Amino acid sequence: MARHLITSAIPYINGIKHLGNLVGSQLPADLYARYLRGRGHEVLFLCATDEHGTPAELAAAKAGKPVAEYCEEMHGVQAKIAEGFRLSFDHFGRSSSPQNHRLTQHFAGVLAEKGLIREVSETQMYSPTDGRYLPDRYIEGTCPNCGFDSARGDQCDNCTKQLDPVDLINPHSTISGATDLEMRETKHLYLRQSAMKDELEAWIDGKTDWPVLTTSIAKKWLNDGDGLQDRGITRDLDWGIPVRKGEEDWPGMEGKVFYVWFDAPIEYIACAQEWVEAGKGDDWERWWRTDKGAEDVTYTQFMGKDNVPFHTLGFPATILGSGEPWKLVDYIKSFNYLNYDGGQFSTSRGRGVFMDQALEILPADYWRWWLLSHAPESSDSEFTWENFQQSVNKDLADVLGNFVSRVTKFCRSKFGEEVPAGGSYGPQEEALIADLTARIAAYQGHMDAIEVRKAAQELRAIWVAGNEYLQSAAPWAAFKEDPERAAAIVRLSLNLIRLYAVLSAPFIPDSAETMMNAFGPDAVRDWPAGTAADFEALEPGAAFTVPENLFAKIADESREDWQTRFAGTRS
RNA sequence: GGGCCUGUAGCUCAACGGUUAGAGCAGAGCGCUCAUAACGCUUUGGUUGGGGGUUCGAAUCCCUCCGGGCCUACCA
Repeated sequence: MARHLITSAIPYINGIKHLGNLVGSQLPADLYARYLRGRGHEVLFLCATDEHGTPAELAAAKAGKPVAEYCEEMHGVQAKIAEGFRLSFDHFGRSSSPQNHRLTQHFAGVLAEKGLIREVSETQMYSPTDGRYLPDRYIEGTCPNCGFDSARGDQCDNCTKQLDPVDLINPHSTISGATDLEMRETKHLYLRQSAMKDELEAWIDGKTDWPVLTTSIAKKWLNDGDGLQDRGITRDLDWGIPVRKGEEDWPGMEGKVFYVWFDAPIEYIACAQEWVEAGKGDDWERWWRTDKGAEDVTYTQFMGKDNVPFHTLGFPATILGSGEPWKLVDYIKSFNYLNYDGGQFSTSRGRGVFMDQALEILPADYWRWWLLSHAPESSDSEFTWENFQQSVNKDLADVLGNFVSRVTKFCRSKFGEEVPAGGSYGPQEEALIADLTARIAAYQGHMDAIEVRKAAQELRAIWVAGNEYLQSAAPWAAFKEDPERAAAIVRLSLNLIRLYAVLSAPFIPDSAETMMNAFGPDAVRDWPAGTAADFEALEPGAAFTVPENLFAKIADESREDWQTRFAGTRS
């Protein structure tokens, strides 16, 4: 039994996430966590909401609420939806927690002691009307290069020229439209990532088993242009973690907060503290401190590709730079994007299917299965309603659901609702068992390697094997001549259902539970050991109940209806 | 501009430089009747985006052209 720490990229607080966000981090992380728990490992699976930054303040203002209140409310909403998707976090924390405040300030203090933080004076656009400094992207004006009138402060969307906000002609705030912008001198802290470049590069070069997507993004940032750049870790905002040097004030930094990307990853650690505080565990250090038991922890992170730089460079710079014995990530699984019907999912434009809407129209397992079996691992992938309908109907309803249905109903009509005792397994059964034992080993191999699509494919093949067996063994024919023979076939088939429930649980937890429950609360739930015993765990004579059909098929009318309903943007 | 990823059957995807490029779905034919008209078997379908090169051998390596996507550091 090993110990696994798993974190999913923490979703931003300003609204409900779409299916693309879900499949890129939380869902595969949950799959892996459930699988490892199923295999008997000790798992700590953490996630949280990422609550700081300008967009949170703006979203709160739009909702007409104080930002703290808004975040608390949205945290509740996101937690509820996560539960709806059966995301099995051991704790779902908040980056605004007191624990994260303390820890973030602690890291800043230690990094300063090590000489890894420098102060930089710079000028930034301030908007008196908005009462805030404006990030470059919140300033628009006319591009001095091409004349485009909606060029943003960082880059012109029309001619792609990199800009500085001061270059813009007639600049204005995109928040209020105010034009009375002024340059103000302000002082900020920079993390000296450049000083750690060699150490970071050596560390990443050692990770030869990481996905190409992860290492190529990391190396690009390490070696692009002048190499790894120092990064500002403070902002002039009200909402965030006040800049402090550990427990002490930081002269000159009054009224400033840490940049959200500095404190967000630290929440992974703080979240474990919250987990203890919430009474769900009693020792967070054995997961996070290598001097206190975490040296034998395997730490895996899940995220979309947009998050990779911060997890391969920024956060490790914080951890390594501190010189303290914190657990460093062992494996970073990153994902490409899921597109929606020919375009991108977009939170800001409300395009695509959002997590709350998805749960309103279908149970979580339908989404989990489709999303995971089509996870964008090697390249961006695409969601279409036709593909979704086809996959779900075929894989879940026809292959798995119908297998459970035909076996349990046949048994009920011929032997009653108990596991038939007669006969014994013969050559056909032995062949099936050999085949499945090999397939289960392959399935485990893919899950261990976090090859999500391949694992889904193998699991499906395991389901199919049941139908093939049933067809060739034909218990309905055997029953007429040799009821004992039919009894043995049905007994094995019922055992397959129990086995499928165990194997499928990481992908489709609710349906797996329904399958398992058919055999009562005492049915063996252990992960298969790879022996013949896996196929005779059900006692002859044990009672079972015929479950309701596991999956209803998606009708063409429903699909067309959803297609229309989700064609535009979310109101 | 720079960098990275990607292009394989109608669709979604596989394939350490090594037999005849494979699966699932969709299509066609047959079989079965336990089951949600479900299941099983067989089968059609590819000049691996185009062109050139390296090699005994290329989907795979190199060059070039074409298409798609992402990143480029103050949205997160």
